[in-house]
Amino acid sequence: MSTDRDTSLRADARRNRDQIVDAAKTVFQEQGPEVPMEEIARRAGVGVGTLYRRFPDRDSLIGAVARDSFGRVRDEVRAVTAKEPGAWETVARLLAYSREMRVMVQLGFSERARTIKSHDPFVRGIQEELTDLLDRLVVTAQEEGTLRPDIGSGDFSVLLSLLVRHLPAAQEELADMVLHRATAVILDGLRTPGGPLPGRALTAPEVL
Amino acid sequence: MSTDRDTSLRADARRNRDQIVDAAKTVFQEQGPEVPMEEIARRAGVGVGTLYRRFPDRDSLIGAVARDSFGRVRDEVRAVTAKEPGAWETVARLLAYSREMRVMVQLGFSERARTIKSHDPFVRGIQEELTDLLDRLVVTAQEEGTLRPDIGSGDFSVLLSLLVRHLPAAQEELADMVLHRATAVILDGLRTPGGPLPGRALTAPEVL
Amino acid sequence: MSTDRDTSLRADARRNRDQIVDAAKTVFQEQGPEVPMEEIARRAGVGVGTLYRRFPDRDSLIGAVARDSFGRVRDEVRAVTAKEPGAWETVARLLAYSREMRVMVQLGFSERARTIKSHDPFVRGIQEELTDLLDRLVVTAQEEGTLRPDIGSGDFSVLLSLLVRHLPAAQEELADMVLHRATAVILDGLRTPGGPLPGRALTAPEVL
Amino acid sequence: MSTDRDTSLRADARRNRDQIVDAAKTVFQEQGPEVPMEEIARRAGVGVGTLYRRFPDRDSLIGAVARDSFGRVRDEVRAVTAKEPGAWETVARLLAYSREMRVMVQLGFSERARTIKSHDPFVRGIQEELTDLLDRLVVTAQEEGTLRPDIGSGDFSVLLSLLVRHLPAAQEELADMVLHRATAVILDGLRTPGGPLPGRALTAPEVL
DNA sequence: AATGAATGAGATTTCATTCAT
DNA sequence: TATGAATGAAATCTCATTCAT
Repeated sequence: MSTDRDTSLRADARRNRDQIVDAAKTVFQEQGPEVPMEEIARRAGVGVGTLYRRFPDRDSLIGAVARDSFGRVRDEVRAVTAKEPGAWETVARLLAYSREMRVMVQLGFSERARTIKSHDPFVRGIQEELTDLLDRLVVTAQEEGTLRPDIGSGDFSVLLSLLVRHLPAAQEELADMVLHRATAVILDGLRTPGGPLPGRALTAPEVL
Repeated sequence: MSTDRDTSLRADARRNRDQIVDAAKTVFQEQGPEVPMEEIARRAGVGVGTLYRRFPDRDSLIGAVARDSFGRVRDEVRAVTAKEPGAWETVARLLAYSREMRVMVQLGFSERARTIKSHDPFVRGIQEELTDLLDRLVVTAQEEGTLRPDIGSGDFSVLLSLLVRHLPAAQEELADMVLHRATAVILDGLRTPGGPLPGRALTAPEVL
Repeated sequence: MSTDRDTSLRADARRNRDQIVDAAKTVFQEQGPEVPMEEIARRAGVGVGTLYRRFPDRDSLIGAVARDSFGRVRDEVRAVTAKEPGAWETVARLLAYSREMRVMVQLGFSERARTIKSHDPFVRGIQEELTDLLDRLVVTAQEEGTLRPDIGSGDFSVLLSLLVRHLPAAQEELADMVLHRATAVILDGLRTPGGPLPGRALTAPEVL
Repeated sequence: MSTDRDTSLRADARRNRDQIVDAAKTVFQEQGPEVPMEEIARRAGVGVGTLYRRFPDRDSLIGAVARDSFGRVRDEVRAVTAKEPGAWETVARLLAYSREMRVMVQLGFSERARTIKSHDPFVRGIQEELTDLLDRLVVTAQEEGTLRPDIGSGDFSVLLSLLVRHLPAAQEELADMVLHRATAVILDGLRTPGGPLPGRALTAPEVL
């Protein structure tokens, strides 16, 4: 199990806990981590008191969401690279379209969430593993010649993180097309060795 | 004059007003539009009372900032395309590195700011003009063969808006390199006709 | 049996009840009667649910503690005065050093507890008997010439109640010495007919 | 000026501040330092917001009350001992009947208030000076032969602190008589060299 | 006109009490 | 019956906005 769910909870309490984390993930993704706690509780279908029994304050809830999302992202990337070590496009699309990634990045916007994450050993551990996975992915893909040679895992991360944000779209129906097309352009930019990039290849730890 | 500054104000009142808008722009860019009003007032070096005399509520301040920033962006794009109608790279770099663009996009994150902007005729006017400028820019550049033919002004806007966001960078010194490299990759993706893009070319009004 | 323990309870339920009253006594003495119910339950080693099964609300728990403590104090004073009707010093030291007295007085600090006690017929009954015991003690001791003649059982109670409170002591080891010395000074003040006291002798019912 | 009032406040703000401290002093004395902030605000005739503008949290209000009360007590003791260095009875009565002392002692009941006071350099300074004043007072009085020789300034403090607490009194009219008589008995105990006291003379720093 | 003090509505958090397991 | 999870009312605290100086 990649997440820190406490399996010792009573069944109903456990269900509530999961609903709370899930609701929080949804609203964090939509509105960032400062949403009223009542809103989260309401969406989870519980009273505020219940929320506070599980998570003594907002920070601890943010931490739980971060651990859950990071864990899932790590698992997905692990699974793909285990099968095809150089499948950078698959990974890129996976992450660009992943709800869990969106939460991660959305949490990255708030100084508060960033602090919490950086103090959480579990999250840091996952981050390190992700860094390693991406490093290997980039190197392998460049050896295979599918990925331009002058970028590093850091550049790759940055470009992915861009796609994960709320993209503008006046009409809701277009949202997916907007995302898919932007993704495709960026993948094209990554594939072809274009004009020389300024500076030097960045590694993931330099940007995450 | 591109902005709606009231030239009938006394010189000192005018100075105050400008300081407030400037301070608001700065903190909006850093922390989004929900910063405490006192913080804005403090940074502007005035009392809250003065802020409220100029801007009866937060919405009106957000509106003023939006009008100011949009106006300046429009002016810059106008200036460049007047000289070289197909200079899409120049425009792209201009916007990617512009503080005013950053404010605009940061305001785009908040539902509240989006509503305000969409109800402001002045902003809508600028937006329409910007849309036209971008349309012409894209078409001209595609005729010149410097820009891939399968994108529209909407796709172009989306990709620019990505670059304008806070990019991740663990070390502050790297921030600029991160931005410049990401910009270069995206420009490469826009230049070369790569794999076929999914869907159809999007126009600016569809995404802004 | 001096207290109102329900002898019809099953053995384990009875043990629970006693543990709860004892835990409550301890924390009431330490922190007053507004401690969180969970804290009391935890110290008693039971769940809150069990606590509430025994005592439907906080008031009823306070009442039970009061009845228990008052009962024990009454029993002790009874025992001493039965043997030596004028042993005022013995009684004074007994009470000054008694945990049960401390609880009683601590409960006296809170308006809430005072109300509960004054509405509880059992406690009132004990109080009346205590009053009588003290009256007789004071009169006898004054006839024997060991207690100054110008004080009443009320003054006596007041001075005892002072000793029963948390005395200040920066170092914990000194706590006992602090208490013993203060007690001795007060007993000296009670023994010797010193300067004339202001007002008139007070009776116990006037102050309790 | 012995207290830390900020004389730079605007007149009305200053008046409000004083009213808040005064109201807090009153309710702290009556109910201890955990009274609802709204209650304090109401008694001071201001909104909660005003209270929080002056005192960002409860601790800071407790601190302000402590500084104010300690300062006044110190000033009074200073004044008396300056005129008559051995006037221990005057000082004792002064403190026993002083509202400021009552607040100080009431605050001493709460662990929280104790922590705050012990971290406040201003309060600590006053405490040290008070300690010195009492030391000298006790020594002088013992040289004059009016105070029993076997007590220290610590014992003296303890006995005074007892008098300062809420004394029991069923009828409110008797409260004063109760206090005056208890004070007189204790002063008698302090005057006459009675039976030998257990332990050794305690100094003020040992108990405060 | 500018200031910053006061207000009170809303958000966070705690805890007495009830109720499902 | 015992447990501890859920609830919601009450307390704490923040901040947008108004108003006295």
